[in-house]
Amino acid sequence: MANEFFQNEVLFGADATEGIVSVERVGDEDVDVFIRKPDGSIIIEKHPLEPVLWISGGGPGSKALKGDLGLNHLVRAKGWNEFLDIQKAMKASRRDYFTWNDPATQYLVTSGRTLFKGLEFADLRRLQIDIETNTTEGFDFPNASRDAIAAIALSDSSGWEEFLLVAADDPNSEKAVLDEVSRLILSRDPDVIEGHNLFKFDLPYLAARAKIHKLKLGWGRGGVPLSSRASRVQIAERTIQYERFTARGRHIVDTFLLAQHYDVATRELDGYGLKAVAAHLGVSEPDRVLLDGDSIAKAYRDKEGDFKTYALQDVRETRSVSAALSQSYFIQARIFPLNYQDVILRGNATKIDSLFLREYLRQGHSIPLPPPAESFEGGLTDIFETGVLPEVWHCDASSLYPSILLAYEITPSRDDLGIFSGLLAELRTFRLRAKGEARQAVDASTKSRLDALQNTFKILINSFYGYLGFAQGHFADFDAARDVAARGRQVLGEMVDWLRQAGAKVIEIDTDGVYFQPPPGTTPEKLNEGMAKVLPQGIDVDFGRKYQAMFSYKAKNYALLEEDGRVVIKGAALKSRGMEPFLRDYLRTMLRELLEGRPDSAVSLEEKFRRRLETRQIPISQLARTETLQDSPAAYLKKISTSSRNRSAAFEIAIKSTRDYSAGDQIRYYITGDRKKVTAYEAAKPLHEHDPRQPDENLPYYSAKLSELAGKFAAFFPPKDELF
DNA sequence: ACCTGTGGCTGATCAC
DNA sequence: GTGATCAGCCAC
Repeated sequence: MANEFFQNEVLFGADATEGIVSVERVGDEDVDVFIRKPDGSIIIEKHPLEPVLWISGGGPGSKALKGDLGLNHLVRAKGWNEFLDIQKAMKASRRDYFTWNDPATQYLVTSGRTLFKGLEFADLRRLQIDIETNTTEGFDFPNASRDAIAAIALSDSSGWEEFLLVAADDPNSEKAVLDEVSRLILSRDPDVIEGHNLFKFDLPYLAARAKIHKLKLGWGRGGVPLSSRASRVQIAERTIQYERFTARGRHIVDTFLLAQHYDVATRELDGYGLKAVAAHLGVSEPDRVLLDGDSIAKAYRDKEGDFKTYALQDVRETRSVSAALSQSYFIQARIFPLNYQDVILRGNATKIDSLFLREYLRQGHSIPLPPPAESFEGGLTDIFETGVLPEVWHCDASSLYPSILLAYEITPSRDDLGIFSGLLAELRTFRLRAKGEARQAVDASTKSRLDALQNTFKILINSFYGYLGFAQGHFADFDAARDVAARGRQVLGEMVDWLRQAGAKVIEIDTDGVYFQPPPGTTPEKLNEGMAKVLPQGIDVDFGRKYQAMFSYKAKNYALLEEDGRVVIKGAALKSRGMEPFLRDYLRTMLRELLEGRPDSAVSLEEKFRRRLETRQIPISQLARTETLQDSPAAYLKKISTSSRNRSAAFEIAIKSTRDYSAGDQIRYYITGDRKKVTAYEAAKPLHEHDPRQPDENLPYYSAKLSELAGKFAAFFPPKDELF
């Protein structure tokens, strides 16, 4: 790996110490820095912890900073308690200040160190864990106060595996297994503990079972017990509440959260379950054993080999999923002054902010307060043609916003030290170099490493524009964000104008890209050449893709028939996960018929689906909606009581359930009854309560939904008399 | 305690 | 019925 990637001090911090795997506060005045030596051993260095606070105006013990940005003095506390006292005093006097409440961040920012320098992802010791539970008959969900753990599977990145079965007839067995897990973690000594849905299921469950046995889960380095607190993480529009667990000197990584992060970028996952994610990433275990609730109970009773195989396959898949999804965070941990676990949980704009603050601190320069929030106009979106259109091309301005930032030298107005542009330009250079090296790489592991590197740079580059409009960013600048978006709209407008004068028919545009039908006899190269002449320097357009056909429906909603015959669907109106699966299925099939030029079969499709519905050939899971709770049920009830929102089916089910739901949880439900007009939140029933022997799904309701959906596309079908 | 942005479509509910 | 509003999901 080319080392020059890691030599930029603003990006990677000014201290090049290698091998740091974790930083933890110890006592009041120190941190333990866990360092992996080249021979694989771990040493612990003790370093003083002197947390810093930025304040405005001087005070006892404060040091003046250069420049005249708002927070112009620095206080350096002697230890954690003094730090907390100073914060309390600042709060009480209502003075402006800024700091981080995390000791690891404090140490890493002030020392210029970061984790994992000099290490490769393969050097990390990653341990996977998965618990299997056994739900008491007659109940729908396992309950930690009632149901014991059935088994625990463990594995690690060296290939080691262990399966611990809890004997159902021995009341001491579970306790012994929990003790054994703690002992194994201590002896395997992982840097990272990984699991799927660890935070929301395995760890709270383990903690609850341990409490029943009056046990401590000594999973931290040195056998320190796990600790936890309520927390939340924001992933795109979703807020996920979870119990945040911490193991001293280690990092806990939940592949369920990694999958959700991944899906924000790709929008390709149908669900976030381990099996679905592994299958999507192509890392499923061969001969996968699949067990549902009932067969788990049976396999457990029978002590069949299936149970062990199933659990071990779970941890192996967790290991593979994590290897596929966490490399970018591994690299980010070398950049940002955060523990690895926090790199995954924090948003990009916050992380970029930490780079600014680390460098301004190093140079002894004052920092601004975040500006008051303003709204601003974003990208240009429009649609000019609808319906099925053959022979469609696409072009987009590559990295439009970053290119605009660099081409027009747009920087946050208060960035006295010029960090923004320097970082951005450097990241782009690094990315191009990493991309080039990845292309030339011979062995697969080098290639995947360089790919992870260039992808990390890409993510960061794309976050710089967002940072300008991030109201909590110290260097945010709404005028700059406004300027970038306005220039983006102008570029897109110029692209459209030029394509039209060249004879193209423009179909749909969004932010940086155009779908269009080309004029006869041209090539992408010719178009590219012509367009380049009218666009500003530094803005490059990519005429990459051609499609056999496009179905243009509404802004941000369309379907494409690729040259290899695949159909790609975009937009919430055409493929929303909130839509009932059978309607998604209908749409997918119907769109293919339209795109492939068979509108008559598209028309008859509705009746086909209706027959299947009315003869109950569509399984209930295909009728059920899946919705994500954006609030906790308590927050929902509060909004209802102040009538600031309406009732909704998913929340009403969550409230009635015996299971505890929180924000970020998903609810699957279907509609019961026999009239097509029902109030959904009253007629909704959880999917798992459906009894196929007494089907109560509301067929008129679902039939009406099908008609309604099909009706929206009637305009794109040929008139009836043309069919016969 | 946590947080990148804006734009757009749809379904459900509710007040009128 | 109609329109306003909110929530949820998605494109970029």
